[in-house]
Amino acid sequence: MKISHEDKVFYPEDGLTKGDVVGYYRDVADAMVPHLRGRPLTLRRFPDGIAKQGWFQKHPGEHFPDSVRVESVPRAGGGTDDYVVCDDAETLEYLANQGTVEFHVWLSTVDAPTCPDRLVLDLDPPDGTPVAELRAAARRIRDEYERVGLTAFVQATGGRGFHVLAPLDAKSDTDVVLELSRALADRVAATGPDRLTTAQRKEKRGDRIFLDANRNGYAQTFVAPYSLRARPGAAAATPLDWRELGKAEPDGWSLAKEKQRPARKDDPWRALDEHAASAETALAKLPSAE
DNA sequence: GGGCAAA
DNA sequence: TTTGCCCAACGCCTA
DNA sequence: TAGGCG
Ligand SMILES: [Mn+2]
Ligand SMILES: [Mn+2]
Repeated sequence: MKISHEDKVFYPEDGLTKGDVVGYYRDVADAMVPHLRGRPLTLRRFPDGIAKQGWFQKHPGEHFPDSVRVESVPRAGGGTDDYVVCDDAETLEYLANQGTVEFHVWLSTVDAPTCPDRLVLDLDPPDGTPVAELRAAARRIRDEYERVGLTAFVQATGGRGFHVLAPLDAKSDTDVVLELSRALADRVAATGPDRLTTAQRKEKRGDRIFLDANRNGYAQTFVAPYSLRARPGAAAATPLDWRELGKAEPDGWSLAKEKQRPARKDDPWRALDEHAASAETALAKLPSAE
């Protein structure tokens, strides 16, 4: 596919062009596409670069070609909504060439939109949080997951925090998964030495790390693995081996560095779906759950 | 990035 | 012919 | 019921 406006500057502070962005998505497609496949997408598009106004887009553009998969999923309040779904490298490249910088995905697939196959806890630190504290919190989340039979995977978000994710069997409704994620978050916040809070209201958080379970609600999204972020630095969301976490920074993988990674090293999340577990079983193992 | 209506 | 506008929505909480 | 929050 021909890249249009290849030399247009997309990241002015980093000297990166649209050609660099589309080339990046070409290079990571093998690792990234499995994490997009079948999932409703939210695109964050910046056709004139990240310094100009961009927008979120979930419904397919009228001009998108037929080769771009579109699926209808139930809307919470009744009716349905059309979403773009990216199942292959060609679609990824097309969307990147449309100026998509960030890709966000549902925690469920179009086959079972109301039964998530992912659970995620999101660490949102206030300014000035030492990264060591963030890493320690991620490990404690992992330990809580494992106590209830979930397998934990971690990614640097490319922003300010980490995501700790567990694959699920997609047999429990969003309600159950949300309840489980909240119970896990509350346990981590209540039992550890870390300065963590699950309070939604900013004024109640103080100077603590926000442990966000809200991404597990219906029709919510999280940043897709290997997605670039639309901020100076051109960091990418980057799945990590737990052994790498000790020296990982949330925004430590730039476009240039990242794009060799999946080729050089297996995707740390490659085996995700082999570890799918039951949310109901996990919930039953939680002492605090009724 | 591109379609579309208004100026 | 050029310019401007549109391109998301939602869940779940607390006040 | 409106607004905060992500
Ligand atoms: Mn976050
Ligand atoms: Mn968050």
